Amino acid sequence: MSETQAPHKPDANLRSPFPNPDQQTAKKVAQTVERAAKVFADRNLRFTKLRQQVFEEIAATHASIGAYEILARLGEKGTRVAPISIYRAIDALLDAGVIHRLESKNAFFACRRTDHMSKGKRPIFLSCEKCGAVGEVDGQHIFDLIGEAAKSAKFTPRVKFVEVQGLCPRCAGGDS
Amino acid sequence: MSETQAPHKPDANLRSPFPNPDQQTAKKVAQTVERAAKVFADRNLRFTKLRQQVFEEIAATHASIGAYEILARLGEKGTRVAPISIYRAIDALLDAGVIHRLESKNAFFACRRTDHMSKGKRPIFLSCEKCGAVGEVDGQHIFDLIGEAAKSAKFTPRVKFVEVQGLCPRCAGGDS
DNA sequence: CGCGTTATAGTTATAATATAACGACCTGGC
DNA sequence: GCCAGGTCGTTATATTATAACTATAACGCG
Repeated sequence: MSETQAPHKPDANLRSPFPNPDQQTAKKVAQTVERAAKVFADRNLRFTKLRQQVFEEIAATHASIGAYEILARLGEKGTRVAPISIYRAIDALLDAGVIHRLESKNAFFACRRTDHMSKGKRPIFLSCEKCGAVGEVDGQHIFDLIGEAAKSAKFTPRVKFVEVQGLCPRCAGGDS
Repeated sequence: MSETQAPHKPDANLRSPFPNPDQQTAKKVAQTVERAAKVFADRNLRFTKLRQQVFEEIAATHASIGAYEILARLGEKGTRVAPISIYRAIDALLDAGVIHRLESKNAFFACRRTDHMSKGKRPIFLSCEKCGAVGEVDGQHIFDLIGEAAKSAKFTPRVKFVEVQGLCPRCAGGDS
């Protein structure tokens, strides 16, 4: 398991966690969907139509989105499914690591990074209180410290959450 | 794994975040309630009967407890209130800092520490997946690092959550 | 192909968590 | 007394999530 491949081209992991919203074009979404499809293929999982539809709705925004909002948006497009179906798709997408769950908002957002998808190792989530945008930054050293803090209390950590609410660069800058 | 048994005076902040359940006696709860009452008094807030009852239910367990579980337990004791009343009491207790909210479980637990109650500064929460017990450990340096990580992404942090799920000392040790 | 096995999705119903809106009452100060 | 603010009751509803069961799709295999 070596990451010997050191990419120099400006890929998704080098971009700002808070890109401009106008980057959120249909084309961008399609690219994100393709990457998700590849993750599913690589893991021998089925990227079914429903899962793709749900993922597309999540990927179509940088904000986090709730399950029932996904339900509503799919409904507007003619795909009417039950809540449980949305949740099942969400579970599959979470398992595959192509979306994350924002615990503090009971909502989901697309992972736009290609690293830190491994289990037991999660990035820090930054959630904008104004526009809802969610970004990720690496926090491996922080998670390591959290693990140490837990162990100092004789606690055996398994899953860790770090979520930050505040203002994203755009919302903090031009206050309207 | 012999923890040198702390023989000296058991101050609340020096005790393990995961004390024995048998410490959770009515007397202990009463002491915790008194401390909460003092916090309310110091801040010129009203520690009403309902707030006290809700707090007692939360303080009566080391596990986190949901709003509707509180509702049910109060109901068994003859106090029948609407969900909204529970939530209003919870809000007051959260504001006062005598309980915390566990985001990853939509549940609440009593704060047993006298420090780190200040706003914008929160401890790390350790939640046992087996018995539900929740402990707190100081994580100021970790929160500082999280703040730095956020700022490195041009993000202005306001509220931070760090929650760990895993096994508490008792559940990790004697698997029953 | 037909069959068994498993994963996925549909359907219905309900559980669990949380808040809105409005009125009553209580408490402190004038 | 009367107002102001905070608290609580009451009713209704919004939001998030899952249980239980049925039906269908996908896949491997003889």
